[in-house]
Amino acid sequence: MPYTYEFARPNLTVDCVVFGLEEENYRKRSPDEPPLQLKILLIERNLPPFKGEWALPGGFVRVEESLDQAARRELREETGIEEVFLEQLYSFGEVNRDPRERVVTVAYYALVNLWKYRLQAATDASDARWFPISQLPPLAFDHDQIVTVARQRLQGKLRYEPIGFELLPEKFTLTQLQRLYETVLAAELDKRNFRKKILNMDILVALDEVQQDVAHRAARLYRFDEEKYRQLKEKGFNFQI
Amino acid sequence: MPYTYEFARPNLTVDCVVFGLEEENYRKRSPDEPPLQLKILLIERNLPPFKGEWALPGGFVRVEESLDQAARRELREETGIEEVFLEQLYSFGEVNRDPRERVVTVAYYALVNLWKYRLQAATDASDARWFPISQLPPLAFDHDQIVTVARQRLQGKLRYEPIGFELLPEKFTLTQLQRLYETVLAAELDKRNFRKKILNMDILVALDEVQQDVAHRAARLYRFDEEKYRQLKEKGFNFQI
DNA sequence: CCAAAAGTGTTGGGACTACACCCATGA
DNA sequence: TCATGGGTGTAGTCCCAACACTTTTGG
Repeated sequence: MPYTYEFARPNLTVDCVVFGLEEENYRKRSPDEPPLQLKILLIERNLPPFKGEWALPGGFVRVEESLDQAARRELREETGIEEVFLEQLYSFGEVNRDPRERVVTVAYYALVNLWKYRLQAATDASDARWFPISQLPPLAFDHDQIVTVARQRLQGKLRYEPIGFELLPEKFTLTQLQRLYETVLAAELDKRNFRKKILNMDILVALDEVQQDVAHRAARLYRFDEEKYRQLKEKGFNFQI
Repeated sequence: MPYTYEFARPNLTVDCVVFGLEEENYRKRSPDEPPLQLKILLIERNLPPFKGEWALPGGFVRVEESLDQAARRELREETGIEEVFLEQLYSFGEVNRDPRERVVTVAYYALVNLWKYRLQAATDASDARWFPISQLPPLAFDHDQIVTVARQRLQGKLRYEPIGFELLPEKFTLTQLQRLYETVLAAELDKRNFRKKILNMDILVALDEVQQDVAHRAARLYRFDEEKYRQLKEKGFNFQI
C-alpha cells in the first residue's frame, strides 16, 4: 500500500522496438529493390484486447525488477533474444492508449545482429515475426506511434554514435556498412567520401580476410574496434556521419 | 483491477528538473564571478521519507491524466509555474530508489524565463527555492542523478535546437545570448564568430530598441522569430551552435 | 572476356577559427 | 575624459562535396 497516496494507480509496462537488418533474398524480385531492409520484431497477441493483432514485445513491470531488467526479461521471454543493445526510448502515458484501463509504458529500443540471431529468434517464439519497417501490419495500442519515435531516435543516434555495428555481423565490408547507413537514414551516400570518413576515424580494424562466395572481386572485411573508440572518445573525439 | 496481471504493481510519479537562468547581483562579489548562473528549483520536503531535505517538484500520476499533464499539474501546484517549455527526460526505475516502496518516476525538465517568473515562483511556494546548479544541497531519493541527466540533456539540446531562448527575456542582447551559451555549455565562445553565426541563421529579428539603464553604450535588442525558424526547419535547415 | 562490385585522388568552395581595434554612452 | 562593454572584417585552414576510372574475381 502506498504511504502517501490514496488514489487509483496507473499500471506500468515496458515495450521493446527491436530493430534488425536483413539482406534481401539473393534473387532480387525487382532490379531496384534495396539490398538491405530494416525490420522490426512483432508478436501476435493471443489475448484481448487486440487479440490476433500484432504488437511490440513487452509486458508488466514487476515490483522486484528495474525497468531495464523488465525490458530484458520480456524480450527474453517473448522472443528468446538476450544480450543485445537495449536503450530506453521514451515513456508513453496518454490516458486512453489502452482501451480497458490505464497503462503507462516505458518504451525501449533494441538493436539485434540478425546474422547471429535469425535462427534463434525465429524458433523460440512461434508467434514472433520480423516485418520490414515499410510494410508493418496494423499494430495494437499506440504501438505505431512508439515505432515512429523509435525510428526517429535510431536515425538520429546512428549519426552521432557508432551503434550501427550492432546491426551488422562482427566482420563486415565497407559496402555493407555504407548500405546500413543508407538504409536506415533513407539517403544515398558517396562511396569514396564515406570510406574516407569512416577509415579516417580510426575505429575500424582491417582484417586479413575477404568476403566469401561472391561472384566478383571479394571485399576486405573489417571489424569495429570498440576499445579504440572509447579511448578516442575520452580525448574528445566525436563520431559523426 | 488489472485484467492480465496478478502481481504487485510499482507506483508511478513524475518529477521535474526546472532550469532557470539568473543574472548575478549587480555588485559582483568577485571580479571573475560569472555574470549568469544556471539554477534549478527545489522543494523542501515536509513529509517522510527525506523530510526536511530538498527534492525535485513532483508527485504521483493520477489515473485520469497523461504523464505530461501530471508533470504540468505538479509544477503548478508545487511552484506556481505554468506554461513553460516542458519535455520528458527519462524514466528512472531502479528498485530501491525509494527506500519504502517501489516507485518509478518519469522525469521531465522545464525551462523557465526567470525575468518573467521570478516573483511568482518565489511567492507561490514558500518551500520552493532556486539553487545555483553548482551549489545544490543534498537531494532526496536519486534526484541528484536525475539532475545530472537533465543537465547533460540540456547541454546537448541547446546545441542543436533553439531552446535557449526559453531561458531569456523576450527581448535580449546578443551578449546575453552568448553568455547563456557560455554558462550552460561551460565553454567560452568567440564574440565575433558567435554573432556572425547566429545572425546568419536568420532566426533573430533586430528590434528598434536598445538596452536601458546601462552605464555604457546600450546594446541592440533582438527577439527570436519562432515562425521563421519553423519555416527554415522545414526546408532542411539545422540549428547548430 | 564479360559482368559485377571493389577500390582509389583531386579539386573547388564554403564554413570555421583566430585575432584587435574603434565606437557609443553614461558617470 | 575615462571606463565599460558594443560592435565590426579579414586571412588562413580545414573539411566536405562532387566526381570517373581501373582493378579484381568468378562465371
